[in-house]
Amino acid sequence: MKLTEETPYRFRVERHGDMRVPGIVFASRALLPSGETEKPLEQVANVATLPGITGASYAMPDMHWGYGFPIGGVAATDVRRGGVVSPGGVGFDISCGVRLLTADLTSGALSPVMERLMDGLNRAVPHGPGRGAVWKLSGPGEMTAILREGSRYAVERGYGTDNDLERCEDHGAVGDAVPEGVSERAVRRGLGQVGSLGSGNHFLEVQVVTEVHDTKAAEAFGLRADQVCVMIHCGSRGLGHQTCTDHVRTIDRRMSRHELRVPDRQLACAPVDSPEGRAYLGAMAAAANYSRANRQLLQAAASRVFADTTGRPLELVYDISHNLAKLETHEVDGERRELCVHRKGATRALPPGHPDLPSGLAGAGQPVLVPGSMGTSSYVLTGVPGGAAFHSTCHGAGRQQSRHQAARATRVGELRAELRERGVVVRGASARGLAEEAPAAYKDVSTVVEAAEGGGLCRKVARLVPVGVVKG
DNA sequence: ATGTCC
Repeated sequence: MKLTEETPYRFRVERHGDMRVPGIVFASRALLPSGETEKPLEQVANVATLPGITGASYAMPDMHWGYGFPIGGVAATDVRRGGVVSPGGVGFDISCGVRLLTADLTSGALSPVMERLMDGLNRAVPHGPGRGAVWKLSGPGEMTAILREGSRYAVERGYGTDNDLERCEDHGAVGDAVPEGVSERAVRRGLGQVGSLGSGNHFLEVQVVTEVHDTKAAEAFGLRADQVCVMIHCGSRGLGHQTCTDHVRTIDRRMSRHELRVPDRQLACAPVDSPEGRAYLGAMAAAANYSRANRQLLQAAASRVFADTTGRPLELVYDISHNLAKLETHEVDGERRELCVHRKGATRALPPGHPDLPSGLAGAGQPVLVPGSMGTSSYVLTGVPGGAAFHSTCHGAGRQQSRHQAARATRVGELRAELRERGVVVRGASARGLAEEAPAAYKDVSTVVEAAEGGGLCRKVARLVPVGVVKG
């Protein structure tokens, strides 16, 4: 793979084969995939062959191998020029994302009640694979409301306030959702999981702000040094997974009818303006809304525990997803164009003054929430004017070991002791889950964030470190 | 990520 260094944080994959545009990788030399691990770069090149792709096939510094697209991949296709949508460009966990909350507390006030707080969160926040949820649904009718209205429906039912919706991407619900596009089987899988964390790298963490890099933006976000926060990272559970599976299958079957050929079958796609393309986007929006409702319900559950234990409820900073395709208008070559922007393991990062920001955030930009690996640290970033990759940045630390490798390499007892020594109270984690999520399995999130900032994708606002974690 | 294979 021929890579050209454009800047210390920006590399170009030169066009070759059927690539329609170059690949642009935002990373440092140290973070670049190499040797055996060049597979994610091949995926960047594969994505560059998609019909209608505009600008470049982008990769964020936390990139690693994924289904079809790399995780950390961003690709925009031009809807009016035959642009396609590919479920592999969103991933199986549709609208997986992060919600950040603040408590009006400093770390010192937390320590005396810490164990009790974590016990409360462990009981109130369903976690782990399979069932267990905040809501027991009355039936499929109520599911339709969730799929259409997302966080708005949860708020309507008393699990939050209108102010919360101001601080949610898309005001709490993706428009044009088509609940009928979510199969019966997907609904069945989702019925018992509304308001649950799941497993893998999903978590709820109690965190403390240890560094403020941008005082003004932090203030606008409601963050200050030594502030207690809660970060929730979860997605659309079995419902989103099944929705992706269903639509990959139908789109794959129709590929030849649209005379579409891709270098990897996992890049199955359909023109945005086709029955299959629109059907996927409608179902994806519905699954995204399930994920939004999920995080709204977990906020309510956690807030209640905080209010009971500390006397302080939680307030929403922002909710943003990092697995989604969105129809957005961007200026390309001096022209306004309608693009289908795929962000898979990549986060939207709107700059200050962007019209889609709520008034309270207009001056600061959109909060970008970047969870680090378990027990290390997380970042709050914001968008910058002229941000590349259609206003996108990284989404996390990025795996460097497979789950299998990590499970084999980790001594769970030592890891637990290490976390305890660092002052992190752990609840609910299975031994296997803990091993797979060991910090050694991930890149250093600080290095990733440095590269994203160096590449001109975003700006640092604050760094948060965990003091408590609930995991599946 | 995921009832880690319908």
